[in-house]
Amino acid sequence: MTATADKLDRVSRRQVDKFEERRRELASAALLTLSELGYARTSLREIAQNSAFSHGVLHYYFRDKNDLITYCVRQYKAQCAQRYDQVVAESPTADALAAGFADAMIATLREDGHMHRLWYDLRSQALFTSSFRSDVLEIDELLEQMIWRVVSRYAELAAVAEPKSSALTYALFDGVFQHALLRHLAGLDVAPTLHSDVLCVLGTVVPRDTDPAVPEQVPATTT
Amino acid sequence: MTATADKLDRVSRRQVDKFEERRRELASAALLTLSELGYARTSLREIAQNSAFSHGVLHYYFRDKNDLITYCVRQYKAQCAQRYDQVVAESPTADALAAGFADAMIATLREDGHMHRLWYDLRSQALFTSSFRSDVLEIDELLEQMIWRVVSRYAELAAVAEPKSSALTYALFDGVFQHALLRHLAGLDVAPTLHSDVLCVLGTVVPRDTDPAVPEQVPATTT
DNA sequence: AAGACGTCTTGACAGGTGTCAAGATTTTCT
DNA sequence: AGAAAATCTTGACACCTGTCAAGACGTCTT
Repeated sequence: MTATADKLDRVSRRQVDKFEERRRELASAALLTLSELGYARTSLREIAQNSAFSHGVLHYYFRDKNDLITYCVRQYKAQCAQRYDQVVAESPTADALAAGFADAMIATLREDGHMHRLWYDLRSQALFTSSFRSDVLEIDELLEQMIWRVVSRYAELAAVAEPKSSALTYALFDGVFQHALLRHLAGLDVAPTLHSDVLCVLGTVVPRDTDPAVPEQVPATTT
Repeated sequence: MTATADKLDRVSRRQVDKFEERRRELASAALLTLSELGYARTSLREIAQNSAFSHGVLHYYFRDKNDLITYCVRQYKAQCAQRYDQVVAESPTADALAAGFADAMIATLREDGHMHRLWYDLRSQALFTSSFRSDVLEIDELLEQMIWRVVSRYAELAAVAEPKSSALTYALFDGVFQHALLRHLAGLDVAPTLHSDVLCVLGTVVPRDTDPAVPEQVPATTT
């Protein structure tokens, strides 16, 4: 009986894989549509139109619209929290890390601005719909850890004690990025401001008072 | 002819006043519904049901749904930017201002959390719908000025030079508040954290290095 | 008092939505 | 190859949406 069991297992495993693969494919199409139209204006038919299938197939792979969107959020989670790790790994000095971090944020703004506005949209939905909250809080935690990896490595390179709480640090950078994203999408050139803002926040979040050569704070254009 | 003109003017003025008054009334009902359901789930019929009128009247006072929501956003704007001015006026010392500011933020979280989640929702919509952007950016500017009044007054009381840019300062506090709001609505008790976070950010945004009596909050624990 | 005007309700419309079931099509297994 | 199962399409359903027009109601002017 083990032979039959193995075969059945192989078969069902393969089917599950294919099933999961198509789920991912459809979720990708859904994420594309959502990031283009926003949560409020995205319908299942529109999602299907951005895929290779017709609208009925969505209910073959997902129970609900809620099920689909929750799956999308989780898929988004898996891909979004690994953006700055390369910068962390490749920066030899604290200053290089700071500059690389600021540049990476600007690149995120330009290249993944649409995905990030979707993230902010979904996080706003979580303020109303409790069913989204746990997933959103999970993603928030991942992003928080991602920022923390940057900041704590920065403190390590600068040979300074670790900074404030991880949650507060994340909230600060998140506020700065969100501010920049809105103005970027409005057509403004926010790259220089965002760059200096990131350096400034980084400088205050982990103060480098142990270095006697640095007299003042990071120079920022004062209005 | 001036008599008739005056009378007509009086009459039309009164009618305009009544017209505007009802618009405000309906916009209030709409704001209530929006803050309860969120932008994506709010319909005109639901708005009317939260008012004393039927759904048809909305198109008597507003051209569009967009027109209504834009009017709502502007009405929200008028009321939201005057919250912390009392704290600014009544705080004699820098420390009192800081504590009052933190307390006021907690009070805002508790009492006006629903309105603020609507604000974040609408600001997210502005990331997708360009027609909302100008109004949202205007409100953002008002809130920025509100925060700036607090922070610059704090610097004045502490006899320290003015801090970083107004825009960056606002982005930081906004990030902190948004972070707290999500967790507050998720059922967590964020009041102590928010309080200490606000003090911490205030302390780093306007550094009080001239005062030798105040110890720094940064612990020297090395991991 | 009577008509004019502002205000509000009702009911309909065209279109869009999520959902589902029946069947066509493709893939897989024996 | 033929049966069985998985997959996909089509079309329908009930409901909801924004919008508008026709008319009812009330208020004010003359």
